[in-house]
Amino acid sequence: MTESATLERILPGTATAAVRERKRGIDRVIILLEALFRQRAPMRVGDIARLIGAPRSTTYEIVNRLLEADMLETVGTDGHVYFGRAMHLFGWAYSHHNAHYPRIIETLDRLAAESGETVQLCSLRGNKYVVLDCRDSAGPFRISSQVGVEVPIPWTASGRLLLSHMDDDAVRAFIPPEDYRLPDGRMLPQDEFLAAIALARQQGYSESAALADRFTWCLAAPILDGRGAMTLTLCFVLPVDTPEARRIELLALLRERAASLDLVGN
Amino acid sequence: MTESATLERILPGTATAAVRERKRGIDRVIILLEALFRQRAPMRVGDIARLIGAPRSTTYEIVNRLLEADMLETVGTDGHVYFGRAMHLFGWAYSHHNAHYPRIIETLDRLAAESGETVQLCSLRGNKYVVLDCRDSAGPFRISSQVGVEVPIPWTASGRLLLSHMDDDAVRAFIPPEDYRLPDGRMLPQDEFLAAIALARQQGYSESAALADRFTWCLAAPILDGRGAMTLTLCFVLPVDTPEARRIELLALLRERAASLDLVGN
DNA sequence: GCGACGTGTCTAGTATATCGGACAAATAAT
DNA sequence: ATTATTTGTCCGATATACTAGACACGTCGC
Repeated sequence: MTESATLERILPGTATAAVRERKRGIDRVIILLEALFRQRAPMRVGDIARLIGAPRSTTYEIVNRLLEADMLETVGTDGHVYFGRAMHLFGWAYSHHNAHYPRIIETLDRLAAESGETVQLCSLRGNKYVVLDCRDSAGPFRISSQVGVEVPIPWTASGRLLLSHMDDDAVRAFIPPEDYRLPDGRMLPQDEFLAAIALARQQGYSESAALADRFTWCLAAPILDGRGAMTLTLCFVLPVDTPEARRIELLALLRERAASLDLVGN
Repeated sequence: MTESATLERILPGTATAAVRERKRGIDRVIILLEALFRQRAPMRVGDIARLIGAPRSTTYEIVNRLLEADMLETVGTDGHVYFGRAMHLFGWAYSHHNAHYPRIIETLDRLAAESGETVQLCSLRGNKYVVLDCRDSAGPFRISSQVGVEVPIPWTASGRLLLSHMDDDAVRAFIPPEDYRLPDGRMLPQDEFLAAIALARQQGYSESAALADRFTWCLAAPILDGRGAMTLTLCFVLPVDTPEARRIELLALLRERAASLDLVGN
């Protein structure tokens, strides 16, 4: 008491500077899992604690409970932990809840095998675009993509399709302003983006060149769910110098396969 | 019974659901997710609360937090919830942490495509056997298997392989006595089981007929991890009347493909 | 040898998350 | 129409989960 009072007098603001507010276990868990996912590699408990700003003792407590539940598992011998088997099963349950998911994956596989190109299954997560699964091209200059990394929607061809159920105002409210800034620094005019969405809606597909990066040409086609909404897209990620004839051929293939997966009209 | 014994390991306190004691949020979350997984279908919040023995108000609180975090998502319009996108991504991260996982899945796909039979990727979860992924045969009398359902290890061919790193005492300690009772009521003598494990270890594969049910003949071959341990198996689930010549052919194919996935010596 | 650092476990105290119960609104049953 | 259930939200009280800090131990580097 005297001690802390003295400390406060000597170092004014220390107490408030170290405002590490108490948090619920459930919140810690969510933050922890998200952090582990972003890291994409096993971590030690101490590092996790530092990364998520949680007390070490709390972090040990939570990690140990999650280990028990198989949601995490130890990796190697020096205290690294990563996602566990339960996560695999829960994720599997999520995917396969849609009874048509196996068909979608089969289509993904076949498109990749037949074309030799990179193919992605895409969707939204909140107001960001994510790749749910992908098959990377086998070529020497492979274009690969990370599953689960969140990307601003305006950077993507699929994003234009996935927003096509929204009107202009909804889109304006949905997309954070900074997401219009492309990776190369250019700002994508909002009107242009809205027009691209309208075009995608009308055409039933979307195409974009050198958007997220200078090297890729993306083709995207929607998979309609039972209510006719576009919640998933299939997407080719091609080298930007792919000949036009080939692109047209692949687009036709993509649209045909995607349409065959639609759940409306069976 | 076996099920609740395992459950008790992962979800301490479930069996004594009659006693309504205060619990941590993190425990509720774990119990909730496991319950949802076992249900294998979207549930309403009220039903979840009843199933896991939690107060309604608490359940709402937790479900809403998990919805925010995308670990759950609403399904349909009448308040059903099920696993969310975050689970898919975490599960994906788990699977693909092993850099060879895509090769394993590719092998699974090819085996299924070439043979037309049901193929499974199997492992252990605690002291139970689980199917991590599978490709069901396309035939009219399809033998399908549920991913994630826990099964007593003695019921399975793969189980004999997955225990082959243990000595007899370790196995005796590991397998709950009731797990030796087969689905048809027969008791599998422990000695017989231990001998089968020794045989599997020596042969490098395992074969079992009419074990888990009267209709299937299982062939299992191990995938060795970097330290030479068998933590995964590939497995054919064949109709029990498959001709011997065909079984021999498939076993050879399975062993060859599984061996090509071994991480030791490569 | 020594100090600096990280790890994993434990404990006591308090800020607060959980719980029971009440509520209005919506659905179902009679 | 009336009654009986269920749903989703809110609130005050208190049991306790979370936190700070100490501890013993192992491992560096020098």
